[in-house]
Amino acid sequence: MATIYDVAKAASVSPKTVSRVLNGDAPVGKETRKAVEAAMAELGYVPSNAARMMRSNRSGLIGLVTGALSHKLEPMEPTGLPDLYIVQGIQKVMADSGKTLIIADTGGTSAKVPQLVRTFLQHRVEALIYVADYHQQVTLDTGAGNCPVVLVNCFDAGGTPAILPDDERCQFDLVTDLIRSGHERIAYLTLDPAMVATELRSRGYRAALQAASIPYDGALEIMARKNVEDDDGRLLQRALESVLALDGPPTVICCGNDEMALRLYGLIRSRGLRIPEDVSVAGFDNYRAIAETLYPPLTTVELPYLAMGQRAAETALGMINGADEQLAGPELVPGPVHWRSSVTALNSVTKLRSNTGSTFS
Amino acid sequence: MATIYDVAKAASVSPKTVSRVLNGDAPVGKETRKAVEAAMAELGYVPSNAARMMRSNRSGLIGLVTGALSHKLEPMEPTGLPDLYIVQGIQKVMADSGKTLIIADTGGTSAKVPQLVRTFLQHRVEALIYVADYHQQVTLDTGAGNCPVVLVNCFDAGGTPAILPDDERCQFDLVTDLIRSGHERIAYLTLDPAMVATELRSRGYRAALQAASIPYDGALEIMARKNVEDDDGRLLQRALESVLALDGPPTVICCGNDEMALRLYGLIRSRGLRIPEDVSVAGFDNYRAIAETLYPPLTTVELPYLAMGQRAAETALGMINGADEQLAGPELVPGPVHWRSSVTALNSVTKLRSNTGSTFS
DNA sequence: AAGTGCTATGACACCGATGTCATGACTTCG
DNA sequence: CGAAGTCATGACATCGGTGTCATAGCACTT
Repeated sequence: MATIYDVAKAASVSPKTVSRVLNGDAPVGKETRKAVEAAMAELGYVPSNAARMMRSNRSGLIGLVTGALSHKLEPMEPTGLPDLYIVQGIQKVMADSGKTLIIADTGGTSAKVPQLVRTFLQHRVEALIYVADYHQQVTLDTGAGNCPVVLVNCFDAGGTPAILPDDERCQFDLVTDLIRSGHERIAYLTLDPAMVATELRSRGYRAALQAASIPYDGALEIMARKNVEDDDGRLLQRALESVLALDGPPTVICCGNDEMALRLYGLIRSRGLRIPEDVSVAGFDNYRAIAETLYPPLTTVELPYLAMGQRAAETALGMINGADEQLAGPELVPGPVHWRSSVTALNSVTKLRSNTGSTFS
Repeated sequence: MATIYDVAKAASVSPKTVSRVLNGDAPVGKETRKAVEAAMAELGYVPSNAARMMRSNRSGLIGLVTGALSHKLEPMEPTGLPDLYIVQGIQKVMADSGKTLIIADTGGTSAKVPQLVRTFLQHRVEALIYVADYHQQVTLDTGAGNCPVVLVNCFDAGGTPAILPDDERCQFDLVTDLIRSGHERIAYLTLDPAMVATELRSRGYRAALQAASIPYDGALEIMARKNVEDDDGRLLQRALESVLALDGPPTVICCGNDEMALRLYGLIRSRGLRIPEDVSVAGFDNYRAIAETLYPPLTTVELPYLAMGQRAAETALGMINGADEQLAGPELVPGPVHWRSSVTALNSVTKLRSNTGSTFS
């Protein structure tokens, strides 16, 4: 590959002058510039980042560690593709800022992380971003030294900057919207409470009820999916039966995620009930392949993965530039409710709702 | 960040000796080695890849250009996540071979490609891999010079090495399996024929019929989805009505993808028909969030995206090492049929089938 | 005319590793 | 015992750019 010396020779100038043409950091004569540019084109010259980096100490690289790529290979695929969307958001911001992303996959084994981080440090990444596949606590053994680190979709005990989805707020907003449409008996079939998100969403659910002065009924909140065992939906079926058998059965059923809602559609219909006339259904995740394809389309909440990725990238860039506004600890990002026809309004406030700022689609 | 000189000073040896400890390319005294290792640990020393590269001319980087990350942002999400799986496969092989992946996203605009390639060349990637989001022809304006290029899920007119899914073979295998289970009236609701894959799959469909000496009936093969307009499934509905109204209605309906199958389930049931007792359904893509979640689970074909990624990575590595077995042009990769209960057997050959090598799940 | 300021350019050192060659200490062999 | 060979180590140049400083040419001031 051609070097700056080759170009210099071809254009009969000094290498430094070529450098000046490249970077435009000092005036260059018109004729000279033209000659240099011609030589560069002729030789197909592309400057070497490695050589540049040696002086500037700026690699232009951002390291991204994730399980996003590998974990989907495994049978269980509980939620949508959070980490992928996060990576999207990061990529977008980085591309705009001229940085290049280098990514490594943990392959599901967090034991690999130190090794990957080491590789990144060899490449002198300017920042490190760690993306988890679901909302969780981590203990990251980075050994990253003074390299800025940002956690996404996870947090640690050490107050490392972290970008998290506001699960509580999302569920709160969804339930609040349901209440505004006239629902009061609101069932909530949850995911495995071992997950951080489940706990947070439950809080949101209860907070929304409380804010509307609706009494909390424990019989309406049931775990309907466990991570450990392959329950084949039996838990879900029992949960559905249980809430429908109540004295005051729910007018709307919230699901822990859209996949559960997809299953619930089948179960509800096989009991001869109509959606949403007899019972409304709401999901979680806005897993569009499901939410938009189902009939009727599913009301659901979107976790702001894309926005989280963007915030993470911005945070990382800020840390690189030594911004003062360094956040120590988690930042919560809220997401929009997608109101679709799987939920019926029990009153005529629907029009009111459309001014609340929620996203309709 | 500490340099090799810092380590040398701390260990009271020459930089070259530290280098020898790092690379083990020459004998080093036991005591000396210990001292150097202590100094490296003490200073948290990590060698700089950039400096290394300047001498060796090996960056250890592989450039990956894709629209995988961005295109999912757009409303239309016709198929599953092919490019993502491909990226997975590539990442896996590259990680095992010690290379690091650097990725860039076209953001849907192929006009950006030259710019991205240039960035990669600056980083002196050892190979370039271009991944398309669906099976298509491309005209890649790489300007990559003598840097090895591998295309995945796409091909060009110039005979660049390309890894492609064997759409024809997949559809052939699926239909052949249907025929083995006793089906003869096999409808095929296709995607937009503007797509390369649609044409290839149609060929597979017809070839399978022909191989079994079943006459081809044009009325059974209907386009049921167009890319351009948001058809809301009206095309699909009409297509369904059309085939069901035939004199010899189909016993099984193949869909262009699993999403179409998901819609078809709803349409079929709203006509009071049962799946698979009254009519069987088969999909395409093995989009598991749908195929495994639907009731009954969907028989479908899987395009071998993961394997394609792996093959692409292997091909690229081979080209780097100057292997002779350089493939000029496309390599087709077949994928497995997933047999599930959305298709009923019309004869008792089912047991026979389980020995054919298809994948059951 | 001498001094000041600006433009355009080149010489040279340096960034952090590693390849080449040289050197000193020690072992082994004829 | 001296020659030859091995082991352990260091001096120095080099990779491809860029920062620093010097310099030459020219316009403009006073």
